[in-house]
Amino acid sequence: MPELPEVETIKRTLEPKLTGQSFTEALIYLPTIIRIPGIEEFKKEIVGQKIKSISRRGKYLTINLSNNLALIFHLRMTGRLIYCHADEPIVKHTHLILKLDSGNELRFIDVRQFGRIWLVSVQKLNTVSGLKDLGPEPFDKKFTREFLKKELRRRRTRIKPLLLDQTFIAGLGNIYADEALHRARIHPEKLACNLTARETSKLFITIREVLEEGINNRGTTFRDYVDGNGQAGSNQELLQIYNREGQPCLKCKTTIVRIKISGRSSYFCPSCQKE
DNA sequence: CCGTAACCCTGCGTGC
DNA sequence: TGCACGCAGGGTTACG
Repeated sequence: MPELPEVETIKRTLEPKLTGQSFTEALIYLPTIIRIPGIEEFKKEIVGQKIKSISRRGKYLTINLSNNLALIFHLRMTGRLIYCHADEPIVKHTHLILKLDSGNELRFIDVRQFGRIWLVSVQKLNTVSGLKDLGPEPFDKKFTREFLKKELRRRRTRIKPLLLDQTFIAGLGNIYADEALHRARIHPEKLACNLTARETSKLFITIREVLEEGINNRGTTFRDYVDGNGQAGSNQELLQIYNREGQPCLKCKTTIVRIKISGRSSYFCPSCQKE
């Protein structure tokens, strides 16, 4: 599941390879993944465009093109963006191939077909669903301890779903939200407004810690995630709580529990994270 | 404002 | 061995 650290890793692996190249052709195998524009316009508009830079906002990856065009990807759960040579065999679930003038290609592969792609002018970024409503970036100056404290105080929702709410804070997904809560010793069902000042301060720190470690370890690979070169990450080896139901907490040996909160799995330690 | 659930989709684990 | 079934999950949308 590509969350902020995974998308950031893809960005960092693709940027040096793609920058300066131009798209020469688009092969679309699954039209539904492209939200804007229609597939014929998509092909027509992208051919000849030069790649200026790559950027990330939350879990959205944007390839900034000449003529103020933005090619935007959201990988959702199983989406992959891979840079490879045109000779590489085309694997199952390859939905889009963008050919480059170097003879290499950028391929979009997605087993579950949840990923989405937009090609829009930068003036129309607000037509990309979700993008304009994103909350602050966890590493942005605007995301401060005071901001978190203020926002949590007025929210009467449970802390776990709030951390997953991309309009609240951008980039956290199920893995890193659970890791941040465990490290801050906060029960995932605790009401946001009931967090103590100490807990809020700790959470502010641990959100950044788990994301930074995820980036340093080049992402978490359970099954599908790989970087822009097709390489798996290693952060899964360092997770303390996620996907460890029935196993002992690494801090206190208590058996880790999994519950459903708003339809999402939440892993936590009943001893370290009391309600 | 908040919670829940359905939806999109395929692979995989389980039970018969 | 094979089939049916349920689950997994990010984000959007609908509804109470």
